[in-house]
Amino acid sequence: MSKVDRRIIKSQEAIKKAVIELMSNKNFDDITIQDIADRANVNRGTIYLHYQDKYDLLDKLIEEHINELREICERETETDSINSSVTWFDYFESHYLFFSSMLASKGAPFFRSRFLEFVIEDIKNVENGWNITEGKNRGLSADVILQFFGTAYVGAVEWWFKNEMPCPPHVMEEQIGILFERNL
Amino acid sequence: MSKVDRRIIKSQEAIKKAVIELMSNKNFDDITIQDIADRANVNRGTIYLHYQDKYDLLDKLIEEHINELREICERETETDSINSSVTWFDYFESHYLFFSSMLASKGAPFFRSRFLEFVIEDIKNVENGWNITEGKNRGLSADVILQFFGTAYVGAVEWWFKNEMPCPPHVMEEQIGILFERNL
DNA sequence: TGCAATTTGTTGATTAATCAACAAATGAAT
DNA sequence: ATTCATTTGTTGATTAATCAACAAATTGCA
Repeated sequence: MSKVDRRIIKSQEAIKKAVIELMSNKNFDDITIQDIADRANVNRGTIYLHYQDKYDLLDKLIEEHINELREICERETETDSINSSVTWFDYFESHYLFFSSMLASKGAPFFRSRFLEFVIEDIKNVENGWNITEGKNRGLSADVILQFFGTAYVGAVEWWFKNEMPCPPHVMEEQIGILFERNL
Repeated sequence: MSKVDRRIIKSQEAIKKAVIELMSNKNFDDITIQDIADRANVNRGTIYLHYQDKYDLLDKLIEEHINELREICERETETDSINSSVTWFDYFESHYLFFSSMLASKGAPFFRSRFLEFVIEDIKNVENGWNITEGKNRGLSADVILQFFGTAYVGAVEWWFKNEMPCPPHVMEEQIGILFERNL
């Protein structure tokens, strides 16, 4: 698994880090490939060895974080005992620059919709086996419920970042947990 | 001038940074090439592309900083007007990890003697044109004077680092300046 | 001392990164 | 609309870094 050439990893890490840093200052569209190369201390051509263009780079960057969130989620459902495992908000916190750039800046609306899509997908999976439209939500549309609480979750995350994380991750996790328990 | 391949600079920077960081924990002799490679995130073989062995690496690292100090000194004597330029102690401060590792730890006595040698050489140059053994120090041995005040300077620097820089660079610069003015 | 494990320094084949140069596309100002 | 400058994406030749494998040297420990 860990047979990827060290240079590839280093280059990609540097490039991704550079994009995130630059995005906290500029709009994504105003960032040039040369900007990224300079910040990453990498030849401009090197970027094209790994990505089609800067949009492909952003896509890959986003998808990578989405996948991380997915894995965290899977790990959680496996070890559903008393979990001292890493939560989503822990992950958000440790990648503050990425998420706040993505959510706070208006330069990347791509991410918000992709994130929402994934959250909804995730709610489906967690609530798997039990039909959402039974119990508390009998008679309601599944799509409405998913959209409703998916957006709610994303909104809470946005608030957290735009207000510079006014409370620790586990508090957010707990409060949102209560709201979800009550409604799903 | 700036025609050195970017990869060379990156590798060397990473390697040098790694050594300095490791030296703040371990004795230099206990550090293996593999340790350095791991920390620098570089293949072990890469180190041998740039240095003979770890002692050569340490030598080059030391000599590089000595040269920086030399250039600072030359810059100072050129612009001997009101100088807002970078002083030695400014440089010491901005390379805290290197100098404190080198002076505080007992793992690298190489540096102290090299540093002393350079300080003495430097006093000679600054006092150039005027014979040291004239004026205040008439009748004294030049060698004794140079050794005396060279060691004094190094001792002050050592004190500064071992006590975690208890006063700002310009204060050190000023106080040592007074002591030198009085004696040379 | 002697054995085992680690570290060293070097090798050659392979792959990635660099650089310079290019035409094409884009953008901004006149 | 036309110019000028910047940015883009690609090219091929060159250089550096990687990896695995090796024997030799060194270390640590029984």
